[in-house]
Amino acid sequence: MTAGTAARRSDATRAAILAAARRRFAADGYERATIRAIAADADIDPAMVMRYYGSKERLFAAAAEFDLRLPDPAQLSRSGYGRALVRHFLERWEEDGTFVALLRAAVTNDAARDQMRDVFAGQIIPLVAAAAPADRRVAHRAGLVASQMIGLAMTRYVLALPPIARMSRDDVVAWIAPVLQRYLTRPAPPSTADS
Amino acid sequence: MTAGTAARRSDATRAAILAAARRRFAADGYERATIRAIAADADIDPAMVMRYYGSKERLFAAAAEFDLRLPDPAQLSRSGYGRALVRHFLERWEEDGTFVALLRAAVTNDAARDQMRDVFAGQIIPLVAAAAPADRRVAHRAGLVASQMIGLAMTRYVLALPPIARMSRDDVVAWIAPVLQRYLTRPAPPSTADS
DNA sequence: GTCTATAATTCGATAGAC
DNA sequence: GTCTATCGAATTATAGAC
Repeated sequence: MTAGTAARRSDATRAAILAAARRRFAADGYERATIRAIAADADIDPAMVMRYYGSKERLFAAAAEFDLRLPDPAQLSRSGYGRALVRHFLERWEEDGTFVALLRAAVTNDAARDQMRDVFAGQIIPLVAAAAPADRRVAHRAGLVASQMIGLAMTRYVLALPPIARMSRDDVVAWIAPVLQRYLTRPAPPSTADS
Repeated sequence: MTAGTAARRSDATRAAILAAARRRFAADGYERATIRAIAADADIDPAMVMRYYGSKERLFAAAAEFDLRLPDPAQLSRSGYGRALVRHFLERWEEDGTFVALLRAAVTNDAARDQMRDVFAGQIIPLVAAAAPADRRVAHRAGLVASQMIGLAMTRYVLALPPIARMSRDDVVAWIAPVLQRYLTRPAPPSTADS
């Protein structure tokens, strides 16, 4: 029983560290979120963080693992992609602080930036590929979707510009959904180059 | 003549420090850009930075002073706002690294975040007010414009997502301009609340 | 498993010689 | 005006007692 109890306690400690790390990384970014502060939040000794996660970098990697859990495009009506996507992003972001932590850290930390690129390549691009078939500009369209959604996250959570931070979810959806819809499905505008 | 020469030399040194500071703050963000590294870039002694600017915070404030130099809406055709704005942003951003420095620092530094809010309130909102008269949702519209443009800056310069970072200016303008145009002039979509 | 003590760096800032 | 030397604080990380 001793081993079982210890394992369970140790798991709870690990989880507490991870939750505190996510909050701190989300609030302060990578360099300003200190192991000491994270440990204090989790009400444990700083040395335990090192014992469990080895280094600050590996702790961050564990805390910032992020799955957008995007809906399957096959389940959505083609005309409703925009609305469904914006609503899903807002709900997923506000479910926990992981995405904001990742976004904030990605600005100054190379590993976090690479992780953001992975989220883009591994989750956004496949979704757009499924939603906008028979179009060779999938990467462009996905990048444009990302640009609007990352800008929304920045202005709503990180910079907290008052008009965007205070806007209701419904208003955000009503304004942004048509833009995503356009990026996903609209014929490419006249351009100097093909790609 | 001695005073004049000294003054000129001192001015050149100040300018060199400021240019190096902008590059470092843009590349590394506020905390990781050290005074020592900035001084090394400018090829002067770190102590001189302190002598000239007093503290790292005041150096940043000087380096991140930023004027978007937005065009006068009265000079533009109402249907061409979107195109003119996107093009102007791209040119102004790439003219020097000041905006990226400010954006990067604003994620972890409170003073920089406040400065970003000031740029929004003092430069974006007045422009939108002039471009979209007789509409009470000016702050909303300005916030939406900011969300798309900040997202563009993030994905193109900070995260450097390949499809956006590699896109030509003309393609960026062709894709983004209609979105800004929509945020500026389109009747507000049906919403739960008025404001 | 937990915590104390501390090593090893690195930073912003200061004092003072020249 | 310029630079050397250094302080004091804060950080990650480690070693080892209990």
